[in-house]
Amino acid sequence: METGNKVTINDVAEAAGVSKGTVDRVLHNRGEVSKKSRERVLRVIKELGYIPNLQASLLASQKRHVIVCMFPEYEPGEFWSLTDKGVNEAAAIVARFGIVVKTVKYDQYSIESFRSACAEVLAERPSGVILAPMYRFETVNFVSELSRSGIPYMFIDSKIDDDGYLAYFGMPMYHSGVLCADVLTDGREVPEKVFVVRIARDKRGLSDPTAARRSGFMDYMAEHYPDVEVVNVFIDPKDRDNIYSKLDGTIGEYSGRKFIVMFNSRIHIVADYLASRSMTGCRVVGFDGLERNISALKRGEVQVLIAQHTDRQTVEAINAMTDYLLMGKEVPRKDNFTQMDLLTGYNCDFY
Amino acid sequence: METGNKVTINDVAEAAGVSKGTVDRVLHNRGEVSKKSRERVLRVIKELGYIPNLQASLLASQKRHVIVCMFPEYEPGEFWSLTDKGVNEAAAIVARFGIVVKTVKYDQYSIESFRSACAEVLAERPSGVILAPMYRFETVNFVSELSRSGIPYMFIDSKIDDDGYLAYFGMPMYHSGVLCADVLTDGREVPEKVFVVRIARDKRGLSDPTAARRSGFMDYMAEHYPDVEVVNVFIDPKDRDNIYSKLDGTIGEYSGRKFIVMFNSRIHIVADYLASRSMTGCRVVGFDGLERNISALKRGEVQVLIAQHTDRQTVEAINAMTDYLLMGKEVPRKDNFTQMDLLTGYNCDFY
DNA sequence: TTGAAAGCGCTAACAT
DNA sequence: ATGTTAGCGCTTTCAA
Repeated sequence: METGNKVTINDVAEAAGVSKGTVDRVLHNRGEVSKKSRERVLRVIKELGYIPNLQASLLASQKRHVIVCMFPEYEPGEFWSLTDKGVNEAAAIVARFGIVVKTVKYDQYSIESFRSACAEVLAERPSGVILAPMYRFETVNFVSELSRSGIPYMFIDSKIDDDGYLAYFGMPMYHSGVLCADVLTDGREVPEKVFVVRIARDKRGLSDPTAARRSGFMDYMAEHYPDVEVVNVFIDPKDRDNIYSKLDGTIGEYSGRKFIVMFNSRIHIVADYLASRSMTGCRVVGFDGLERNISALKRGEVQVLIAQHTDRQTVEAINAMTDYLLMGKEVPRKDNFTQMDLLTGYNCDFY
Repeated sequence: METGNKVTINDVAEAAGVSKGTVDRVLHNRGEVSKKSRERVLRVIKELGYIPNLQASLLASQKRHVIVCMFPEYEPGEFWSLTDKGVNEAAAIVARFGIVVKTVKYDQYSIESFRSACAEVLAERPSGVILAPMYRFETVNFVSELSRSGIPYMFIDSKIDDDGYLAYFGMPMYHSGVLCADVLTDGREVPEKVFVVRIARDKRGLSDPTAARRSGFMDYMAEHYPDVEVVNVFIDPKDRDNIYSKLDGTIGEYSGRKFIVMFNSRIHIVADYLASRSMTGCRVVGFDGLERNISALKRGEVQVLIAQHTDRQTVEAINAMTDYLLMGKEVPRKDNFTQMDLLTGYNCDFY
């Protein structure tokens, strides 16, 4: 512990021959300052290496910033619970700066729900918004509304075609597909066919967030294994009986070594199926470190998971937003691609 | 932005019928308070849900904490540069709380250097110390000196047998060896022999930080591949010519498919060797995401790197120390094992 | 054992 | 356009 002797606003004011009121004005460029004083103050600030004291500033201004995070609601153990975890962690950190983090959730399968969530966020008049976009058109409307109100926003998980966002934090989707294909195949015997299990979605304006990932996968396969057949198997996650009969009719009937991937976070469905049919020796690769996926990994029903630290993404987004709000720090990079972690039965315990 | 109306020390003082001076005294239990007032104040604090304002507290007390980080000096691109990177990142964050982070480096191959570094740290009278321990005996002396002075300390990277540390942040060494063996072998043709390239160290009191890792590796091999021969190859990293002739005489002479691992961060040495001899088709697994290792990964001379986010470790340690210093928050977990990341040519760009 | 009062560095309303 | 001043919530003397 030492008592630092930092340069204060008073020192600057004195050296520049003005009052601290004036210094404060140029600091936050809220006008009402002659060009002459302005320049003098700026010069002195640089000379003295003045750095504003955040504590004092926060204390005096009594500003209470609210950051709103918007993402889908979830059942325990589902993907979005990880995001929520990150929000809570970050909220605890930035609370030290008097920043309140609020959460608004929506039903990702209901456009009405998304709309009303947007309205709710707007009504809150937050200092900043962090959102996982879903409905392209609605999202465009929403963020342009935010822009109009001067509210900065960031995308997490995926992003839409838009340019006004402060930052994006998420996985590089295309590359994750490439990685998936490589992990599935590289250095092993060449498969005869690989199964891609997909969710049968209705197409009502829902952009499929895994489309780019699928492209990466297909491109890799086309380049490295042009002769391997890629078989799509569509399932409806809500109808378990149907799933199993569907899988029985495809994967189950195939007698060779089974190579299976899924591009969303639900590879545990496949794992459960394989276990129920006592099928072993398959090579199964999936995405995201959900508890159920990790369990499958440990039981050996899944060989590799490609995961991202969803919670860290959120933490970084909220931290970046805080820096922006409190110190006007621009975000260093606009697009922040998070790393892709390879989980196996041997390192998943430490994930 | 909203103007929050939080409970302040004044509210507490008023409700308890004492002055805020008294409230402050019980808050920091610095005595001089009658049992009666003390209890009353405590009760009111609970009732009102009073939470001290960190900003105001920091501002008023003008305390300047210094955290000292102690780890080996390094050449550009070496392992410890990652640690340093984390230190700088964390320093920027905690600077917002008026905390100064200083660095003291030592020559990891010189016990005298380590000793004088310890002395230097002590002389600084820091609020907290974060260190990468090297010489067991010296470290024990050092930390007991710290304890005596009431200075909390944390270990990073590795730890010694001691109980007084506040926290440890590092890789689970034994498990990393197990993982290494699994990545090297699993699902592939069974090798005839595997080469373990090791640094020939002189034994002068230096504890080999990779010993536990080697144990994990050997245990896995013994269990899964009892018939595979593990060949140790000792090299001296300073004598490049010697290295190559040594490798020529062992790995070079072997005509089967070459399986090679190294337990420290210098797998790039092996990569360079293989490239210089145009040996391809090997399976090479190493540790740590140094630039030179990553390059080798991209060039295909190394197949997998097992890495840890060394920089994140440091950030977490410094954050934890900050919480402890500023808010008296105990560290949630004493031993914090960081995740082990598997890097391949396809995901290392995002690491 | 306690209360009163003077700041900490900065903001913002109010004068000038 | 600029200076003055009263706080923000808390710590820390100094008296009482």
